[in-house]
Amino acid sequence: MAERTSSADLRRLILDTTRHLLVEKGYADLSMRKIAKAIGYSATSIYLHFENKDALFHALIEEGMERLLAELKQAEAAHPGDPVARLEALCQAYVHFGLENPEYYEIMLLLHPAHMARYPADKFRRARRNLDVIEAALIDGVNQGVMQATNTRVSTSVIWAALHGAVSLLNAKRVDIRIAHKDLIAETVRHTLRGCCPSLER
Amino acid sequence: MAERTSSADLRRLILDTTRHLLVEKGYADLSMRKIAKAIGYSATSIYLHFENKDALFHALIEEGMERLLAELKQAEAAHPGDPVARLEALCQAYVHFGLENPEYYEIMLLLHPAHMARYPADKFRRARRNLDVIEAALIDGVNQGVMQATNTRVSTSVIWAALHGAVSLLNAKRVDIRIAHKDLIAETVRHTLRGCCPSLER
DNA sequence: CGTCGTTACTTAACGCCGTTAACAAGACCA
DNA sequence: TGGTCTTGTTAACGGCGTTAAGTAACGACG
Repeated sequence: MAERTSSADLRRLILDTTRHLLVEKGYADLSMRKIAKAIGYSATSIYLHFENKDALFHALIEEGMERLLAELKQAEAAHPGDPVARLEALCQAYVHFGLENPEYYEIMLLLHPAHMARYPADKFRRARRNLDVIEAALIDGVNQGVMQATNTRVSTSVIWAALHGAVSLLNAKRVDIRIAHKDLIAETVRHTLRGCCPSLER
Repeated sequence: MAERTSSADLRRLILDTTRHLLVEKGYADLSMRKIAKAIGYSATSIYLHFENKDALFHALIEEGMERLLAELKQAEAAHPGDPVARLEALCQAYVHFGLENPEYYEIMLLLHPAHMARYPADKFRRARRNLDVIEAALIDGVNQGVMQATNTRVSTSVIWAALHGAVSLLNAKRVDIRIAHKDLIAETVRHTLRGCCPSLER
């Protein structure tokens, strides 16, 4: 069992090491050569497992999307009956993920479109499953008459945009330092819910 | 009068050329050497006018902030009496600026924090003046009883985050292609207003 | 046993990058 | 006239992503 690192193991090692370096040193500091040095191989070895640097990051993005989806599903499962409470939990889960995994979040959502050119379309579609969870809550809410939306697809993206804006501004430290993170988050969620639930009085 | 390009002129030429290259080729394609080639000087000449690449971009950021502020001020002046209409116009102006100047917007708000480390604090403060225009509308609205906000500073950032999220997702082409830009924008503005103006029925 | 192809990995190199050091030519001024 | 400041240059450093070429170990097969 305790054989030498096999091919698949090395791929796994590259991914794990890259993720750790990403969290510790940040995206800007990451290079193929540094990853290679960290795992004790030459830089060109990485190219045996990933077509190029973008492909390596795409694999990490996919993992990040899966993690996010898992957290959203968990929030969803906690409020099966109440779409408003569910939407609120989803908003909290999204923001929480973004703030707790800033480096993950950066490559997942801030990586420049130029790096995404080679990103396969089917993975883009899988990433959209995260939004489906939010839209499902919206649809439930509309059907139960507690939410209003002329187009749930559009409203879902609007909600996503609001959450993404808050996360990315906070992570980039662009928000007025006199504002506590939790206040901005709480108010963002409140705004978001108020935007969908006309009857809400909070 | 038609002398050789003076020192200040070359600085201006560098800034203008960089801005044009930025719009034409994008941020990722930009290098000191390419800028130098475009203006017909050696790369090291740029360092006579800007401490480094970041400083050059900081100067562009400042110009962009001034342009954005001018557009916001214009929207503000168009609705002196009605804070709700003013806030709506401000939201539209912000989004419009972001979508019409994607490369400007990128360096202004998407440039990685690492590049901003040397960004002087006073310029950060000047950048915040853009938000002051929004907050002024909020304060007016609250005073007139047509808006509600427990903390206008927090609410201002929440609004900003929602607008920024929409702009950056649209510019990054991350929004579902079946959603028209103008629909997302309209719904974002509507959500934003509904979040602040409890009496609004639209 | 020997050879052959495959796999896993290396070193060397290419052409970029931001940035610095060293130097040259003209302007200005004592 | 001579010295210094300004404005520009070329050459170089170390780093980057990536590719080309080579090597060493290994399993299969005659």
